[in-house]
Amino acid sequence: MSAKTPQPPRPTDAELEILTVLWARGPATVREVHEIIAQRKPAQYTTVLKMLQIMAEKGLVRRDEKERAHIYQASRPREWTQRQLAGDLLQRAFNGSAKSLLVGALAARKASKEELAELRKLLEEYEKGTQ
Amino acid sequence: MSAKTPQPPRPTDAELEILTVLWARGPATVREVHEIIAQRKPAQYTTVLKMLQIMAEKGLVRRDEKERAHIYQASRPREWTQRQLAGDLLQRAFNGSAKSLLVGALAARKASKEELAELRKLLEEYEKGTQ
DNA sequence: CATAATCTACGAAGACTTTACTACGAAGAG
DNA sequence: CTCTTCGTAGTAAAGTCTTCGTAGATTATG
Repeated sequence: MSAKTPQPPRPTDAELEILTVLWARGPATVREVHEIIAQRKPAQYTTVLKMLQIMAEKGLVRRDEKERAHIYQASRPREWTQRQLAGDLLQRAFNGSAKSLLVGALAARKASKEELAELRKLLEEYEKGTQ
Repeated sequence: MSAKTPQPPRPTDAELEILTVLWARGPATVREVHEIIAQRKPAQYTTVLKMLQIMAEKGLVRRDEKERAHIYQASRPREWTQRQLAGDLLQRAFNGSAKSLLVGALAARKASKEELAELRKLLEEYEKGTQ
């Protein structure tokens, strides 16, 4: 009965940038998204509009057309998409090894003591949850 | 003095697939790469050839033309590229948070008890190394 | 009301990705 | 030596990604 949204595809670079804005801001108009994007890089209003239209077609965002200025929101929560991306890279580049992925991440960006503590705690929690 | 190879770009999906073969096999001819790729999916010989030519232009692989059948090898070790990819995703999708990345990876593919132990061990080693 | 501002839709250019066909030279087999 | 096999190079088609210009409708403003 419930017509589930089909699995949206892996977002591209530009799409991910826009999703990031939507996750941070919540539902937003093209104008709002554009204002934030434009702070970081030159981009025309219609470019953002077009991206959002395409993303709506792909199912990456949903849009509410009740108002004249349509309101867009990410169709999946940040965590869901992050899981997809992590799983995808894990399989494509790390042969499924979470350890290798973590090695890569730590090598790419040195972690602080606090972050390491967080990571350890995360593993603890996770073990509790699965056993 | 040393004319360093410029930083090669992030490999695409198809490129990563070929790099994976080269990392596993070491230097190889087009034919050897093709034989392995063709086991997993239908692909013409010249397709693999073309990919390798393009990858050589981009600096992702180096080629030795001394023999008639050129020999290709990854220009960067697997770990180096993994670090790039992990760092790239970390920044693009996880706002630099290694913790979030690990959460995503663990959610995407449940880790076994053994793997969790490995991860913990990795963090220990890493802390020793940095303090 | 007339004009300006705001919005969506459409179209399309240019770059990149992936795939495969064709051409042609070099090496190997009978 | 002739014919087949193996190899590279070049060309290009089809698809995707990213960007932006133009058009036309709707709303706000003087």
